[in-house]
Formats: sequence, C-alpha cells, structure tokens
Amino acid sequence: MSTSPPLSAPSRDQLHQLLTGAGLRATQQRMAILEALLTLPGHPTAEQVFRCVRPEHPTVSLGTVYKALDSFVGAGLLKRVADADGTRRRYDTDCSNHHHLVCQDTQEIIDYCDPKLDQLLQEFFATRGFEHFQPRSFSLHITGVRK
Amino acid sequence: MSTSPPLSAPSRDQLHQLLTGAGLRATQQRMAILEALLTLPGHPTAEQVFRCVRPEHPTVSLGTVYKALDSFVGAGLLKRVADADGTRRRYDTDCSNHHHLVCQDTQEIIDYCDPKLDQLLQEFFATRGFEHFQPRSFSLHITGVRK
DNA sequence: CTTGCTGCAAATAGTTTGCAAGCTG
DNA sequence: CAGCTTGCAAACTATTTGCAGCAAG
Repeated sequence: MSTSPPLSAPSRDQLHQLLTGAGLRATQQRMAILEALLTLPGHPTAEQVFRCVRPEHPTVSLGTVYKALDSFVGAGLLKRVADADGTRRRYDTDCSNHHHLVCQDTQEIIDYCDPKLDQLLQEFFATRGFEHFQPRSFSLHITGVRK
Repeated sequence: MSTSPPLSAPSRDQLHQLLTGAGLRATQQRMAILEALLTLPGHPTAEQVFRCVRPEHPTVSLGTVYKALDSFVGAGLLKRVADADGTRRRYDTDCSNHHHLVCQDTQEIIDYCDPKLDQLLQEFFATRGFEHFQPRSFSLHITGVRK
C-alpha cells in the first residue's frame, strides 16, 4: 500500500525539468507551486497550495495558482479530483491509476495503489460487460476509519 | 444492472407519505421538488431540479430548492454526491449501496448496482486487509463512454 | 395558533477572465 | 525580442443566509 505523495522535497533542477519536460515554461511561480503540490500531504486545494507558497513567495497571487494548476492539469502533471462534499476542487500529483481510502472521521483522502485489485476489476468487467457503456478506468472509493 | 431512479411518477399521496415519514412537513414545494428528484434521470443538480419544477410551480424559488434539498439530505431521503469536475453538487435519491458509471462525454452519472461486484470486493479485502484502516463501504467509479 | 417553510435579495466561497506589464526561452 | 505568464481586480457560478410573511399540523 502506498500513501500519497512524494517523500523528499525536490530540488530546483528537478522542478525545472518536470516543467520543461511537460512543455511548460519554468517560471519561479510555477516551480514554487509545483513544489508545494509535491510537498503537501493528501490532495490539496488551490487555497492550500496558495497558503503553502505564500510565505516563501509573497508576490504569488491566488489567480496565478489557479492558472498554474490549470496548465499542470493540461500538461498531465496533475489530476483534478472532486472534494468529498463537491464544493471544492483538489489536485492530485499522482497521475497513475489508483484508488482512495476516505476516512470518515477526518475526511482525509489517502491514495491506494493495488495492481492486484486493478487486475481483479479488469477481469470482472471483461467477462461481465455493459450493454451501453464502455469502461475506461476504475477508481474505488473505500470509506472507513483508521484503526 | 439497474439504472437510477424510479420509473413511474409517484402519486401525491406517496410523496406526502415519503415526506411525513421522514419527519418533514409536506408542503406543495417539497412535494414538487421530491417528485422532480424521483423523475429526473441521473443525478440532478439543484439547478436541474429547479428547472424541472418551475413549469408546474412557477413560484418556487431556487433558494427553496436548495433548502429543501438540504432537509432531504438531513432526513436521509437523499445523498449528496460530488460532480465529476467538483464544482457542483448532485443529488442521488438512491440511498442504498451502489456504484457509479461516469460518462466522460456527457458528465452524466448512472447508478450501478451489482451484488456480485460487492461480494467480490468484500472477499478481496477480507483476505487482503489494511494495516491501519478498517473499510466500511465501497463505491466504484467507472469512467468511460456510452456505446 | 405556532413553528417551520417560503420567497426574495443580499452575502459568500470558489473559480475564471481581461488586460497591461514582466519574464522566459 | 516575441509570446507566454503574472498580478490585480472585476466577473461569474454555485450555494448559503437573513428575514418578513405564509401555511401546515
């Protein structure tokens, strides 16, 4: 079981490469925003990214955060995920297929990767197809509590 | 496979009973709103409910729709579900355990019940438990396209 | 009657957009 | 230098709230 997100703070160079590699201009702001995304636990909201970036880069505006997040999503660096209550957007730096553990108590969302589970679902829906629907990807929400 | 929601329009009396049974006052507006929820396909937004109710009941305001939806959720008649893109809320009249087919093209959400799938997941997580997490319920999001 | 519900309008929260000035490649 | 990005403020969209009058039980 894997927990989100990356472990050690990435270097300036790594950030730069991630951006240019994705075809984006590596501005100071974007590097700071990307760093925040990779550093923050869980699936942060735009507001959380903004508050994380602000102390180090006080000139970055919330609008810039939104624009950067949009281009990151467009470039495939990020995925937009819906907040549990559906009023906010959250951003997920892990773009591989994965599932979510949702804690009932804390509302926390933990990423969960499990190739065995993926395989199980693949097989299940291969034999048991839909009449009018062609599945592309699966995402399992597992609600429960920590123990 | 079952699609949401109920098929035939419920009678005035049934609506009344649903509401009073849930401990709510059965006002004209609420009956109209509940009827819309039970009639509309997929998981309607507040706006969609409003537009559905309006022709028959032109005096109902959008604010009233929101307030009614809130009390329905509180009374357990409805569930709030997040829109795929996380900017809107949708409401689901089916409060039993079920999964979702999400259409990439239309954003439509279709309910999907499948006891076999439930069983499969149960068994899978019974043998392959988590260290720090106690699962309670599963909800599978199947993204794809109509065919 | 009396308590909760409605309708309206104003308030909020989150996100998007327009545009002049700045920075990156 | 050309064009994408930024910062700011205003605009939008979805939802919530306050309050006087109304209606259900």
